[in-house]
Amino acid sequence: MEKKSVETQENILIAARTIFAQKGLAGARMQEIADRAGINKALLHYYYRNKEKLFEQVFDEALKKMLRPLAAFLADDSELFQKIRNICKHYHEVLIEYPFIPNFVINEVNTDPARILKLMDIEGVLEGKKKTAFQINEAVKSGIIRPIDPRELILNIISLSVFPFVSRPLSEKFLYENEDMGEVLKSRSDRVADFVIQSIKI
Amino acid sequence: MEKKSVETQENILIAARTIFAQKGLAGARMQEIADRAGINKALLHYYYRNKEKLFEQVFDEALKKMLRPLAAFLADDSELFQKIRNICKHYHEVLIEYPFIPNFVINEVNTDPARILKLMDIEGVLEGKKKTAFQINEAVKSGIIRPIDPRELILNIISLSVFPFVSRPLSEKFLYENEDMGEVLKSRSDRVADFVIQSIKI
DNA sequence: TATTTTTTTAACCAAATGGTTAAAAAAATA
DNA sequence: TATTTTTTTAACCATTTGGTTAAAAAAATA
Repeated sequence: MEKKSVETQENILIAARTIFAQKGLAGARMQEIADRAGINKALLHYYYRNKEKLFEQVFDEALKKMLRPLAAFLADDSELFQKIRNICKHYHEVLIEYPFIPNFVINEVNTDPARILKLMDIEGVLEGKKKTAFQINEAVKSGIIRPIDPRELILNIISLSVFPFVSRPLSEKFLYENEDMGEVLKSRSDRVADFVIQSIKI
Repeated sequence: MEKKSVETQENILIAARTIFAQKGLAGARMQEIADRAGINKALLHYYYRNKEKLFEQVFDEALKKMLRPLAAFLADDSELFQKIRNICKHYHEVLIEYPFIPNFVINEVNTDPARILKLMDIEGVLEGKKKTAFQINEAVKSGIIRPIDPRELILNIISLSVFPFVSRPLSEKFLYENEDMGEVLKSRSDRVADFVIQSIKI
């Protein structure tokens, strides 16, 4: 008797991810999460004390999946263009698997920005960012790329990688009409990297 | 006796914009909106029947400020690079004045995507999009720009223009540490346009 | 089969919140 | 000043919702 228990807890987490992403912490209803997980409210509370704790677990788990490898990519010693490709690929891979992460972050960042910052610090993202910023400045100095503020370049890469997922419900209909945007996003990573590199290379 | 009345209603709308953007429709509290507007809850309900109606008004007003000129820029006959500059500038100008719009749209799009689509249709954005997509295809054919899917190019422009505002609370601290990101965003429009043009031009 | 764990049922509570109301007070207007 | 509109006060209601509880039932395990 443990197998069923684990399965139920996993069902709860899966349901919670969807509901929290769609409705945010305030908009999510425990009853709705329970329904989606195929259980009742009493059992939901049996496994997770309260909504905040459940949200925290879902949120922290998701964010770490994003941040941990990102820190690694930022900190490693690849050449700049390769690093850009790595980071684009990382964003796309994680967001295809966990498309709810950006909505989480955006909603939470208005509530408690310090918390995410702290996680970024713990996971080494801040450290990695400094290293990459330095690398970009060096590339500018040595004439490999056009002059650009490292922060701006990083922001552009993240914007191009993340925003399509954030805006997907709208973009899918506005831009891609009936087409399946999932396929577009799956193959987008390389095109984003090329777009960025094309823009900065000399 | 009308002057004070108008002023109060405007105070309510200003307060509502901030609160709705920060907390979304579900997370916003009428009491909090009343407090921020410097009035009490009874008066708030005296002017706006209920939360949904208030939200609708704030939301539709804001969205039209975004969509109406966008449709015009998309539909006009400027040469492609100039059009890209116009659109970047438009996004940045509106978002500097109404930075809450993207959060509105993102939250609402999960609730009722059809509604925004309808507004886009009414305001002529869909029509303008088609025209611009055609123009991009022509520019590719005549060798003015590298091959790119028009939808992808449009998505990239929007991503680069909008995402920094969406992610501002985080980016401000993660990337720009203590610096004022407001200044960065104010001057970003031209840099985004250059970034895009540099990437596609031959 | 006996035991333990998981799940359901169902009723219940407290707090938060959207919304109402009526009367008084304050402010603007004529 | 008389009248009308705006605003406050303050009490109140209904609903939603997060959360609890206790007992029974079902399922897994030993």
